[in-house]
Amino acid sequence: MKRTRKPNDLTTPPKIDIRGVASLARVSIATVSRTINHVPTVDPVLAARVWKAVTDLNYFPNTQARALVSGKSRLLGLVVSEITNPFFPELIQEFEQIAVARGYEILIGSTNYETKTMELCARRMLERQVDGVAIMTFGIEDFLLDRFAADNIPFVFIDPAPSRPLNSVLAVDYRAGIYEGVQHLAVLGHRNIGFISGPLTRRSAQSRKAAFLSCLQSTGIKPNPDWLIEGNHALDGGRDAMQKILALPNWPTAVMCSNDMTAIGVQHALFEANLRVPDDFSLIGFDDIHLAEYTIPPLTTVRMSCRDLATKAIDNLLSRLKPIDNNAESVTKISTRLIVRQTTGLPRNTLQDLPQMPANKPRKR
Amino acid sequence: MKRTRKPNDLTTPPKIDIRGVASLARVSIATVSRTINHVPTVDPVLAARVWKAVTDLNYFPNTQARALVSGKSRLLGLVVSEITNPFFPELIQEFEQIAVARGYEILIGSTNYETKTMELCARRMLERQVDGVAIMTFGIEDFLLDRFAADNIPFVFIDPAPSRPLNSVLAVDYRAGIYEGVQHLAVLGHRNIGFISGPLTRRSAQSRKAAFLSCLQSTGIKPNPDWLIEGNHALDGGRDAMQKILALPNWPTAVMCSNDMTAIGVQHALFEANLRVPDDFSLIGFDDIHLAEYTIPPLTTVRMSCRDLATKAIDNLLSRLKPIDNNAESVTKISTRLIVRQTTGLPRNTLQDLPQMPANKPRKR
DNA sequence: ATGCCTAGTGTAAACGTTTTCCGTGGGGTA
DNA sequence: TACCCCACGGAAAACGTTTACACTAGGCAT
Repeated sequence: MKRTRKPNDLTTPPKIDIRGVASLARVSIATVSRTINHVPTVDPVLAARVWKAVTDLNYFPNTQARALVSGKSRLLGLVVSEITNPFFPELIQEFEQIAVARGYEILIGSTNYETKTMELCARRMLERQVDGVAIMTFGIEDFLLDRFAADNIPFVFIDPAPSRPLNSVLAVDYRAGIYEGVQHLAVLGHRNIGFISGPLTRRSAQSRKAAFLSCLQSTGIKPNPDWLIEGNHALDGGRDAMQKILALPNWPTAVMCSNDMTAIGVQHALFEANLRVPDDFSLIGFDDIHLAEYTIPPLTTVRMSCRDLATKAIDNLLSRLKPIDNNAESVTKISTRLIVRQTTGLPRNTLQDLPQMPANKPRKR
Repeated sequence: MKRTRKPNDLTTPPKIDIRGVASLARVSIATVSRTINHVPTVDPVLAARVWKAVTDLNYFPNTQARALVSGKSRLLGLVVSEITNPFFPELIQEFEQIAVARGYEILIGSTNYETKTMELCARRMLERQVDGVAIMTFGIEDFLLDRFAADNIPFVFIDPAPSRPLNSVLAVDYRAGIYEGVQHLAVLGHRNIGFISGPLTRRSAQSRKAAFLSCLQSTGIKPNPDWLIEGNHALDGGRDAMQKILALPNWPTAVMCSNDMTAIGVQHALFEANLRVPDDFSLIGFDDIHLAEYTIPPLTTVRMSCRDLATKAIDNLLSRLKPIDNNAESVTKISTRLIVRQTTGLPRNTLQDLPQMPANKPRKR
């Protein structure tokens, strides 16, 4: 027996598809399709009948079929470093809202800073035929970009931008915020400033570090290589890095961190070492995640607006999906700025003679 | 002109599809399909040719087409309350890893505790024809469940379980962990314990609160209604709730919180009020997010394993996808237990005469 | 009045798979 | 040697849309 449209199955209700709508509205399926896609040439009378049928049947189109024939999945890929780092959920949330509002769905990939996972993510995106990809992790292998380019999938990513045709980049102005941070510290009197970076295998962990170094130089401070520690952009990395610094014979009076999670890890290490922030040590983070306002004490940090990032990323992607061949690569600036809270203060005068038990003093309000 | 398979477009390389593979391997497309789906009856010789062609062409099947004909999207829905609450990313991460390992993709919906957003999420899931949905948010409207049931989409959700056919629930044993917490506090000498709940419009915020109340009773402590405050499961809610408590003429000596984010908000309020944890106030959270280990001081909290949750949710969903009609509703237990860190200590003797500036005492290590 | 153009609708092809059914060929048995 | 069965491969239908093209009718200009 050949497959028939309606198997002799009396238990399940008849599937509602475009044909059902068409017959109920007494029009052809083409007209239904045109109506629900808002093609302007449809007779309003028929359109009304179609819409009535649609709501009566509670019909909605089959996404797979649509995607198959149109070649557009209405899926946007979003690749992040590590979903566990609160910065990214905040980004994802913005992303999702905008995408859904525009009728897109998002596919999330979390690389955990591993090249292999990244490859897998890219492959998943390719397989699902996403219409565009935003790569919000720092550093991507070139050959993956080739793959996207080969399939003509537009992608945006956060700098640093390998210059290649057809890529759009969101250029975060790390320097602005970090410079403010360094200045702030310098004004308070700090001359010995450390930096805890992200995993240096990733290009843009390097670029934050480079921005820091360059800002230090502009301020006339000489960096001490001992105080440049590699973290992993996560809590434990920050803690471990700070412990390394504390094991050194001489300490800086302040550290800047490549992201807020690192800074929170640092705070923890300081707490364990019985050191007070900011009385004994000053600290600046990066990202300004929601949590930064709630740490104890609240974290001074460099804000990078993830709403900005999300909006600009999606707008860029979507604009390049239009038939108007807006394929020109583009660079969009994302600004950063310092948010001063309570982890920065005057440096201690002498570094070597820190008492094991710091003297009691009134807390800041 | 009719549409032709190959438009006269000389610029783009020929698309590689199943036909391309078939002709390169000198077999029919049916054989290719069977081979890549590991149908056992394929001649090994032909299969080898097919695999070679697949890798030579770097072919992978079109997901949309597969989904269209098979009716299975290999997409799993995951609905969470609020992606911004770190507990959920941790859950999502586990979920994603397991799903991807099993060849599934996940679609994330974040409801932000709003019924309308939840509806939208459900609709998105329905439209994309997910093969199953895990509802990891607390409280869902009944009519949405009806919709899933109508489409025969299996779903799991976290309790409380509205009893209805075909649902599986992950029953979190709130009581176990909360009871340990209350006991721990009681042993330390606390008799005045408050509770900051989640948004009470959500059923399971209620069930955590109910668990707390019942545990209090089992311990022989009478709850004070003034100390039962509604939060929102987020940082600001915790802070505001604690501020309300501090505005009261008499305070509890400890509070338990419905989740860790709330507890962190509470810590912040206490910090702002110049009160010390645990010297002046004891505090217990719920969830044991990674961050709990890093707060200052580290948070005593009730652990609920999100790996457990994720694994069991997916296994449940996937098992019900098998043709073996394993549709029986099931209840899976998820255990909880107390993790003691440093936010719990002896209560202050008298509550009313708290000094404005607490006396200095050595910190705990 | 005739012809032409336009607006609007319907028919059918196409998208890239999976899966059913049928045909073929080879091996085993009587 | 003849028959049957089994194992496997291939042709083609089906999935639910979009869209190119054909067709009809009505309006307007000549």
